[in-house]
Amino acid sequence: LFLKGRLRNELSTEERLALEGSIERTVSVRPRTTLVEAGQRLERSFYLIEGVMLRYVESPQGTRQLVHISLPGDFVDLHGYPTKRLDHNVSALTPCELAEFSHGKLTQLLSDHQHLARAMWFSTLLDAAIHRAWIRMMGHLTAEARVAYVIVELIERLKLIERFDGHTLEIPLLQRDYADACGITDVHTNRCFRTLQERGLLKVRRGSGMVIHDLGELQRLADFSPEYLYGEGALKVGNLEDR
Amino acid sequence: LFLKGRLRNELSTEERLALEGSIERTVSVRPRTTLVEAGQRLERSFYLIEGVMLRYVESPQGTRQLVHISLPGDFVDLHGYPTKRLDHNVSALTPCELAEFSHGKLTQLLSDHQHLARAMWFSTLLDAAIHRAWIRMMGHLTAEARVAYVIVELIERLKLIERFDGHTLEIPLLQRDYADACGITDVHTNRCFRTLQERGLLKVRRGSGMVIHDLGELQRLADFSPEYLYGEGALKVGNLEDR
DNA sequence: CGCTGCATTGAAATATCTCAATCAATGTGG
DNA sequence: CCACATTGATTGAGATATTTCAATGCAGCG
Repeated sequence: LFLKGRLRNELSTEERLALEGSIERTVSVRPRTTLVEAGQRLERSFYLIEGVMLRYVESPQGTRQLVHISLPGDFVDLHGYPTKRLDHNVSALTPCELAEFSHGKLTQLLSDHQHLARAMWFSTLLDAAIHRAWIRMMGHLTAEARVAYVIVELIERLKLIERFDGHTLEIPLLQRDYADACGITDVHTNRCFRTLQERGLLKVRRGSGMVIHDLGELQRLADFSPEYLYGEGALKVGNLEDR
Repeated sequence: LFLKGRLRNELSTEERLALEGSIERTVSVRPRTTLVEAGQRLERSFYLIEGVMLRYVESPQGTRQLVHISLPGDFVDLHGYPTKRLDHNVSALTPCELAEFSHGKLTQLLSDHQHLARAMWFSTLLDAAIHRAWIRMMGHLTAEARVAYVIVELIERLKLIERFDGHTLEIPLLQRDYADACGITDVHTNRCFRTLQERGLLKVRRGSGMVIHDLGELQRLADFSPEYLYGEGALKVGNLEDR
């Protein structure tokens, strides 16, 4: 029983069993390895059980723009379920474990379990809300604030799946990854980290990860308010049946 | 019978009737008037029948970041269906007509018509794809290319609902609106329009709208490829039932 | 040891912003 | 029909943020 994250709290035991029963197999992906490429024809979709994945668009000249950072509990390529292809790549940042669902089985599953279908729909709505927050961050924030933004969003999402210990962000993103997320240069990203450290907001650790010293100030700097991640019952599928 | 746009082609007559039968009432909104405010509690959702709406986040200091431009055939606030509130504002650019659905009726409707439920899900997936394209545009493109991007995206989406005549973009967005979409200053937006005109790519008309002279070059400049809007059967809900 | 990958720094080049002024069209009240 | 206000577009010049290019440092690793 290894479904965690977003869906976990909203599903009945029966639904959970049905979902797990529809898993084709589990897949492991090594760090910095691509799982799905843009344009590729898709017949299956993957649910991220463990690890962190990067979703990004790559330009012909090799520059990347991250569009999402997937954490455990996310479906990483549900967009390909109806469209049969993705507009972006999905690759592993850390060692990842995923559950594979063939689209055929998914169709069966979702037509037998409406509530589950809703839950998956709503989880894609949350993805869209996160996308909108990124649009705002790229349009509105300075480079330094963007870096802070990515950090605090990750922390907030880690809290939701109970994987933040209150001090350290363990995700081994490179400065280049932050740069590709924020739409800035890796050189400039480096300077941003320096100023963030000089202000005493965080401390980058050798190896990977960082220690967060002042999350509140990081959030203020990034103009971040976490409501959009939960809202009044975001993902609370029950909201619908209630009335 | 006035449902047009995205959903139209994918629905059976019966579904269309059911959908139309669930409409609470239709609502008219005057230009530059707000329909839904961020944070407000929502009990209904709106489908845009006619007109153009702007969805944007507003910062305390009054600056705006557009996150989406809604065209006829879009649900403008489906995100509020499960979450009961929106993370952004929705307001009319032009005179708009909308169909109002109470969430209660929607729940009934979608549980009676699974196929319809899928269609709505997939339409939100397309929104997310458009969001991702914006993220890329803001992270990767110069100011001039961003302006071109917004223009060509609108044109491509207008083509999908058969509202582009091949030459003129009639949508009365102000330069300030383009600026708020692209995350740049209105002053700079003005300079971008000038250079776009000097290159002979388009001609801004007094009053509103513009004449497009070289759509291909605008697309190249904006690094725009329209596949993500349709893909192999994007929105073709039938894809699922087929196999 | 000598790579290799990543982080760090410096200095000049460029894109974009800010502020302030002007212009052109439109609408309004007298 | 004129005077005037308002709104949006346009221009200029200096300030600032970010990029670019090139070099250096620093660690882990075969």
